[in-house]
Amino acid sequence: MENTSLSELIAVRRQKLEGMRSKGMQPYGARFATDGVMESLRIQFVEGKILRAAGRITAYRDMGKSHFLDLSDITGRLQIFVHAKEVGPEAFEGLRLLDIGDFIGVVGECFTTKTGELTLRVKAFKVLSKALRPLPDKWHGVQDAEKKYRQRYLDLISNSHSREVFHQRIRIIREIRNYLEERGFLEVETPMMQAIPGGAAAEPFKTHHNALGMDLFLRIAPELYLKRLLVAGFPRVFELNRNFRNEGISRRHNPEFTMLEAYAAYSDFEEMATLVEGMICHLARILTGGFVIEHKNAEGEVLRTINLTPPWKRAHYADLIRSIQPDWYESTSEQKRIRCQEMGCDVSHCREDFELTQYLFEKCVEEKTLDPLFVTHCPKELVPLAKQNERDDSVVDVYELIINGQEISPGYSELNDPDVQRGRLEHQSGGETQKLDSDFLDALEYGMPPAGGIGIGIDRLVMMLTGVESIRDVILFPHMKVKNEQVAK
RNA sequence: GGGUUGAUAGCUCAAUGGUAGAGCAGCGCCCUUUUAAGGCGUUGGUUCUGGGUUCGAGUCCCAGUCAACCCA
Repeated sequence: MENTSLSELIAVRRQKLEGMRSKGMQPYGARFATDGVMESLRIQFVEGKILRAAGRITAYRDMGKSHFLDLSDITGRLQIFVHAKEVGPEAFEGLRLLDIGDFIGVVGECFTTKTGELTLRVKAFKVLSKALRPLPDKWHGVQDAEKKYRQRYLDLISNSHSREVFHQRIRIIREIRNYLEERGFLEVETPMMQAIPGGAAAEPFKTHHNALGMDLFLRIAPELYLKRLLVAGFPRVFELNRNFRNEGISRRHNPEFTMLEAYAAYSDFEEMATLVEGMICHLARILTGGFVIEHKNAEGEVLRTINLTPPWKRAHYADLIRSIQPDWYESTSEQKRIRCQEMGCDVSHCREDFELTQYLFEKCVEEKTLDPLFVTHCPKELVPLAKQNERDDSVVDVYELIINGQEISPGYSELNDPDVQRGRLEHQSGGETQKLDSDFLDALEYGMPPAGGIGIGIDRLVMMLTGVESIRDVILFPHMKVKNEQVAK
């Protein structure tokens, strides 16, 4: 059973719908030529000019014989003015059938009100779509987090901050593509459904292909296919699209998330670090005009300030550890363990020294790093699939970019020795040959050029650049549990 | 997976264990430059679901659903 109050509101709107039909006003109109979206109409605005506009009514101010309405779309808002003298008595009567939420198209003359508001004096209007359900509160918008995510359209209609964040996300993604394409990277699309999900260590989603009678997995990373393209002769290649990981959901995790992976032949992790630095600085400039990002709370108070001004700091992993604990590497395992416990880390399950060191790193370096820091020369145990450093085989040629206490992007000098790669993947698969992508290993045996590779989690990058605290606020439709009562409505 | 908090009108929010209210939206009337328009009047409720305690539950207890936050 539906709520009586809501059904009454809907019934009133349905009566208006019938009223429109009996007056010969088609409530669900067809094509309506406009002179552009709201943002563009404001640019075209010239006193006395006739413009055509279409949008949703988001405010209605009835003054008796003159009515002021706001028409909105995702780009902005424009006020229209309807007066009986301009549209005639019959059409003016038809105004009574309009509600906040309806889409209308108007033809009107540009004028500025005495309060300075750009306005169209309506000569004629047409109903384009009657809204049967009432919109959220015009002032507060949708506040309930659950409703915002489940009914994102209501959030976007009523909350300007959400619109702004998603505009920024769109801009970020467009600029990443521009930035990479200008530097010779070709965008490709590789399989999202894979027989052997490789390229990362994560639990995949499983699905089934009926005609082939085989299980498939949603990809956890595009890496192994992009490397095949290096074998194929692509000098620079990238993919910017969805990955899927069958793991927990949190403020920082959505089961499907957007990942950038880019590979450059004949390059290495140091050059890739420079590329990423340049790219993120470019994005910051596009979004803010500068390199300083302020994260604010709901009250508008600045929570933290991130300074992205280049050049970014680069430091060896071991040097960072020594800067915290100068004699760390000289101390015994037991001493390390005690120091970690003193800092409040639960290290009971740690067996190896490098795990204890990593705890110290996360607690004292990563969590405390606000401005960008490239951590290089990580211990090989942490990144078993990376290329070892030529001079020091205890570390690998990898960077880990940290901003705002989080890993934003890893970069690699990619391993292109087919025998070493085969050995490591075989070790990783634990002898289960069905988990081994042998075609990828064959491809490497045909020869893959040395290459630099990067990955960037786009959702977290957008969070960092826009200052929102939850991944759900940068994904239009974040994953939510199904609510049974919704099905009935 | 564990802990904490929350769910009340279409929306935003109130309500000592004692008649569920306000603002906005809606409806009616007034108003020819308003912009959170204004004025007068008015409708609207399975208080998330299911149990329990009580003379009496939105409020207390138990279980569940969904969500947010913290931890793993």
